[in-house]
This record gives sequence, structure tokens and C-alpha cells, in this order.
Amino acid sequence: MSKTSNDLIQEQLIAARRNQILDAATTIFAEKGFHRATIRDVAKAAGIADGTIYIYFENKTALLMGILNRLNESDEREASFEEAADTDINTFFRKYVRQRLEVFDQMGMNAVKIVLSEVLTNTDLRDMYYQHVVEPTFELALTYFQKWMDSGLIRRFDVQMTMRMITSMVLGLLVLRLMGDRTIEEQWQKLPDVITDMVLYGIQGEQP
Amino acid sequence: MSKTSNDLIQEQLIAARRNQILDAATTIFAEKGFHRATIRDVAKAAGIADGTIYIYFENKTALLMGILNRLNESDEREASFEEAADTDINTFFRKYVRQRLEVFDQMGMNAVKIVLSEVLTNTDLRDMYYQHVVEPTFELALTYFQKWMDSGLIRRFDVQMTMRMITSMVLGLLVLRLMGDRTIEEQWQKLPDVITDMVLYGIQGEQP
Amino acid sequence: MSKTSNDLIQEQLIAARRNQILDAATTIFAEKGFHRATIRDVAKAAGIADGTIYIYFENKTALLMGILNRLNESDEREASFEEAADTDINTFFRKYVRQRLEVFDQMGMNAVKIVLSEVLTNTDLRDMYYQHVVEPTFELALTYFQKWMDSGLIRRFDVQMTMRMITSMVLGLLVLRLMGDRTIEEQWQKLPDVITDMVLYGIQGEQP
Amino acid sequence: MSKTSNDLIQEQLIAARRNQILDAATTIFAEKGFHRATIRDVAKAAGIADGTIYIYFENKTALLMGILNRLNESDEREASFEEAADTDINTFFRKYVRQRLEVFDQMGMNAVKIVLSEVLTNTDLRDMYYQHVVEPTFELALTYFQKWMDSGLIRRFDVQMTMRMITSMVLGLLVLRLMGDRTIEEQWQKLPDVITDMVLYGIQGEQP
DNA sequence: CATGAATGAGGATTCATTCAT
DNA sequence: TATGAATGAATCCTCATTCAT
Repeated sequence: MSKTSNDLIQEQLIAARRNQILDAATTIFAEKGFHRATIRDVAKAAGIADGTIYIYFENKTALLMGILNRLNESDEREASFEEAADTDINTFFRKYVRQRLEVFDQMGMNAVKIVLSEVLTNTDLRDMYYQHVVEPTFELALTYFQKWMDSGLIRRFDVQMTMRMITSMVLGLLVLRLMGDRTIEEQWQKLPDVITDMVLYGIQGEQP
Repeated sequence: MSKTSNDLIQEQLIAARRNQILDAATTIFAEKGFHRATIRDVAKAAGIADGTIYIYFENKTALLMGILNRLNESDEREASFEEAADTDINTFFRKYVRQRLEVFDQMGMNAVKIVLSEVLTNTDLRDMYYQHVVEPTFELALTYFQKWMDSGLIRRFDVQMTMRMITSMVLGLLVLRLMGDRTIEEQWQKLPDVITDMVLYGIQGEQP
Repeated sequence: MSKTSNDLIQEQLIAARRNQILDAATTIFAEKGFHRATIRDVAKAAGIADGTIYIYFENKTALLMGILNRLNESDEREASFEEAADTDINTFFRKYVRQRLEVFDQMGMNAVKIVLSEVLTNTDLRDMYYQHVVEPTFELALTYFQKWMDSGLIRRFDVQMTMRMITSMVLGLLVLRLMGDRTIEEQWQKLPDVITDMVLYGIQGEQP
Repeated sequence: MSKTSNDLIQEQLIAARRNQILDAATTIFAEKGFHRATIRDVAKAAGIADGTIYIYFENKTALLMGILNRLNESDEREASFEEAADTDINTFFRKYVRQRLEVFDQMGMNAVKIVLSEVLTNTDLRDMYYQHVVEPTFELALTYFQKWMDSGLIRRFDVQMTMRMITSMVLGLLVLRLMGDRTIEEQWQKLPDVITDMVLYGIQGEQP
């Protein structure tokens, strides 16, 4: 067997083990909170020994970062609006919101819950998250909004704030769901529609 | 001095001391996060001894609950929309958002940050918060929306979800600001206007 | 009112307050054990404030000593065998045991329980107790035994050990009762008789 | 190496470590008393870290229970009177007392001191001790006494109380020794003889 | 690599004691 | 004297991290 092949297998094994640990950590952290959860809890959930975790992660915080990174990756993997951009705004929004929600659903709300909770009190994580996740999103969105506004498809307004309001709506709904709101959980599938409707026409505007 | 008078002074002293401690706790918890902050940190910030805290609060968690309760109280104090209800929707929204944001400003974002962060991972706190803060808000709002819809001032839609979307927008903007978004912080004063605009007409609708 | 009279009243007030506190301490210490009981527990039981205790006793240990001293005093008050010495041995023993048990009954088993428990692990208290209570008892008893042995009323044996065995029997029965032995508690009144019987004739000897 | 063999070694290691800790605890608790002794004291005496104790014992109280249990075990190991029962009463008593004292000697008076002291103020421990140690002893003794009484070897009396008096004598001598009585300590070896003598014939009866 | 026993720093909490009122 | 709020040293216990096997 060639060295390269061996290395590849090694890498895959390591990646697999890392994922196994992160899966366990995600479950446990979401359940008990990052601080209340112990390494032993995570190890037990992963079916390995305490010490083994430290072979794959430098320390407890590195687990958190690992969870955040996986979140970023799946985020990026989905964030391809290129094809959608050509269609009409209505379709675009529906698609955008659906994609965004799917990321959450896939990763499980759990990862989001953990990161969100820590992001609020951990300065390092906050900056990292904001720069890697929030800002890129805004930058991407900015180009679309500008184009639509220039071509008169939407009326003129403060783009920066509008973008943030729309993002916030999705984010807020997520938080509300994580806080245990049953209604939102049950209507989760309808969000792309109702959000698009709201964003495009408001509560007074006419429905086409 | 009468017993009653003595008791009153006593009560005020106790309340003052409790507030002094909660102020310190709010600052420290917001800075370091609830779990990373120590009782000693809080005591030092309050300028008292560690043990003194335990005269006024049963344990560290009780400090958290104390912060949450003060948030509730100031929330309730402001939550009088009665006068506003008679005016037009546009004015109502502007007023509603302004009041809601003022609460946050007064209490300091700090209290919100702490509670929000813990609410996501602490089941007890979550239930308490949802029942005491979120649900009452929705119930109140429900009556207004129903009235407006019935009188044709706004178009027909899923009230429960719409309410949640609007609340979520405010909540999400708050989270985004707590995550360090400079734009939102700078435009904070304009929120009542831009939110109202968005909620009423959407991004496509006509501005009156 | 004369100074002397005033002083006397003062003294009595102080003594009364000290006793009030010692009564409470005895109850509480017996209930929870010296170490598990807090000064606050004692103060509450005495119906006074924490700080007041420190006006009458230097510290928590002084309460223990106070209890021990009251035990000694009531012990000494009762320890007058003079009249009994002239009667026959049988009557003497019955009387001796009865007196000894009465002390315990009056003081309440509680004081004994507390002192005994602490005496086993507190060196200072141990020495104090042994010198003030145990040794004097043995010295007194020694004279009687010697007299009886010389006059042939009892057979010759190791006086020191015999005295200790008899004392130990009473002490042991007390401990067993404090440990919750129901039989001993119920038969407590009969102890003077059965002990005397046992000590004089053993289990094989003839009863007169 | 087979699993079974591994497990066995593991068990022995754990048992050894537990004993090491209990030995240290016994020494320290006897010296300072259970409450005055700190976990750090015990750890230092055992030559291990504080935290290690908590791997083998749930908490400080569990150490106490561990000491009590070892006492019970060595008690049970010695408590085989079967062979002795066939011989004459005189021999039986000598043997019985000797065995009982040997247990104390082996375990070290220390364990007894600790347990006795706590037994007086700790309700849980008291009940546990009484049921596991005291009652079984009485029940066993009861059968012998009944047999002897029925066969006329000893005179008739209240068996329950007599048993308790004899037990109490041993217990009391133990307490007296723990309280620092030099005489009893020096004559400890003679106890089987003098106690038997006393129990069988009393102080007036004839010696055979 | 995997393990899990051992470590010991760190932190919440208690409570004897003091002292201003 | 009496009070009880305030103090802060003391202590139990937890748990992230290390390392010998």
C-alpha cells in the first residue's frame, strides 16, 4: 500500500473520529449547555474514554470551535444563490429562506443553539462567528439588493438595515423556536412562504 | 418610631442591597458570561463580601432569576399600549417598537444578553421566561391584530405567525446587535421607523 | 437599692440568660450534633439573636464547656454517699446506681450524649472530663471498696478494675440507651435492682 | 490475559486503594474527630490528591460508612462461637470477651472511637450501627443464655437485661479506655479473666 | 492510539464571629 | 444589652487535563 493511500485512510479515520466526538458534543452541549456539560458526559455519549477526546481536540473550547466550524461549512456548502438570482424576487426569497432553514434542520437545531448561546457571552467566539458567518452573508446579499433596487424591482430604502431586518426575522424565529415556541415549530415548513409574503408586501400591502 | 415605619425602612434597605447586587451581577455576567463569572467577581463588583450575597440570594442561580425578574418588571411597567391602540397602525407600531427598545436600553442590553444566553441552554429558565415574557406579549398583541383584521385595516393572514415574525424581527435585531453588529447599534434610534415601514409595506409595497 | 443588691440581681439575670442559652444549646447539640449545629440554630431555639450568645459565651466551644460544667455541678450535688455508706452493700449499690441514673435523667440524656460524643474526639475536653468527673468518682469509690474488703464483706479482688467494671456497666448501659436500645429505655427504672443483683452475685451465684 | 483475570486485578486494585484511603481516614478522624478533619488531611495522610478520594468514595460521609463497614466485617469474621458453645460457661465467656476485644485491637481502637462518637449524634449512622452490629449480637447471645438457663447452669433472670449488662460492661470499659483511662489500658489483657469472674460470681459470690 | 486513574486548581457555599446601631 | 447584617476564612467537591500502561 502506498504511503499516500495510507495517509488518506488515516485522515479519513481521524475525520470520522472527530465527527463522532463532535456529534456527541453537539447533543450533550445542546442538552445541558456548554458549561454544565462535562468532558466525561461527551466521552460517554461518544462511547469512548475521556482521554481520547484530547487526542482529537486540544481542549473543551476546541470542541465548541469544532461545532462552529462544521456549522460554517454546511452553511457555505448551501450558500449558492447564483442560479436563484436570475429568477424573480418572490422565488428568490422563498428559496433563500428555505435553504437557510434547511441548514439548521440538517445540523440539527442543536448546533445553532450551542453556538448562539456561547456567541452572546464569549467574545472570541462572537468575533469569529460574526466575521465568518454574518458578514459574508450580508456582503453577498448586498449585491442582490443593490441590483434589484437599481432596476426598480423594489423600492428604495436603507439596504444595510433592510438586509439586517430580514436576516433578523429569520434569526429571531430561530431563537423563538429554540426557546420552545410550539407554533413556530409546527409551522416551520411554511416559513419560506410567510416570510417572503411579509417581506415583500408587509401587512398592509396588496397580495398579487 | 413605629414598627411599620421600621419595617418599611428595613424593606427598602433590603431592596436596595438586592438591587446593588443585581446591578453588579448584571455587569459581570454580561462581561464574562454567567458560568465564567464567579461569586467573588460579583461581590467585588458590588463592593461587598462574598458571603453577603448569600444573605440576599439563595445561590448563584437565584442571581440569574433576579435579573430575569427585574427584566420582567420593567417590561410590564412599559407594556401599556392602551392609549396607543386608538391611533392608527403606523403610529402604533412606531410606539410599540420604541417602547420595547427602550426597555432594553434602560435595563442595559446586558441583562438581555445574559438571560437570552442562558435561556437557550437552561430548561428551567427557558420555561419561566417563555411563560412570563413571551406568551403574555403574544396574547396582548393577538387582540390588536384581530381587531385590525376584522376592521379591514390590514389584510388577512395567519395572525399567530405574523405576530411571531414581527416579534422575531425585533428579537433578531437585538441578537445581532448583541453579536456586535455596528450598523444596528448606530441606527438603533431609527429602528421604530424602519421596522414599521418594513412591517406595513414590505420591500415592494408603496410608501404612502 | 444598694450596689450589692443590684449586683446580685445582675448576676442572677446573667445566670438565667446563660442557662437559657445552655438549655437551647443542649437541645440543639443533642439533636444535630455539636458540629452540625450552628450558632444560629441555638440562637433561634433560645429565642434570641446570634450575637447575644457571644455576650454570654466566648465562642461555640464555650457552650460545650458550659454544658459539661452544668453536668459536673449536678453530678457533685448528688454525689453524697456518706449516709449510705453505713448501710449494707446491697442497699448502698441500689442507692448509688439510682443516684447516678437520676443525674442523667434530670440533665436529660441530651447533655450526656453531647459530652460523651465530643469527649471521644476532643482531647482537651477528654482530659477535662476525665479529671473532673471520672477520677473523683473512682477515688471516692476506692475508699468504700477497701473498707468492705478489709472487713470481709466482699471477697478480695483487683479493686481498681472492679470499680471500673461496675462504672463501665452503668456507662455502657447509658451508651446503649443513647444508641436507641428500646429495652434498656423501658427497663430504666429497674436498673438499680438488676445491676446490684448482677454485681453482687453474678449470673451463677445464689440469690439470698 | 483473559477478561476475568483483568477484572479481578482491577477489583483488587480498587479494594486496595479503598483500604489505603480508609486507613488514612481512620487515623485522621480518630486524631481530630470526623468534623474537624478535612478531606485534605485524609488525602495527605494517604499520600494522594484530594480529588482521588472522590473516585473511591462519594463524599466525606461515605468514608465514615466505609470505616463502619470494615468494622462490621471484621466483627463478623470473628463472631464464631460455635466451638466455644460446647465448653463450660467459664471458658465460653473468657473466649467471647477475648474475641471481642481482639476485634477492637486489630481494627485499632481508632475505628471504634470514630464510629462511637458519630453514632451518638448521627441518626442515620446510629440506626445502621444498631441494626447491623448490636442487634445481631444480642440475638446470638440470646440462644446461649436460654440454653444455659434451661439446663440450670445459671440461675434464672431477665435474659434481655442481663445480656445488655454484660455487653455494656465491655462497651463501657472500651469507652473508658478511649477516654484515656490508663489502668484499663494497662490491664487490657486481663479483661477476659476479670470480666468473666465478675459476671459469673459477682463481688460477693464464692470463687470456685 | 486508547484508556481511565490521578491530579489539583478553582469555586460555590457555610458559618463562627464581629460590630455599628 | 441586644440585634442581625456583614464578613471572609475555611472546606467540600467538581472537572478539565495529563500521563503511565
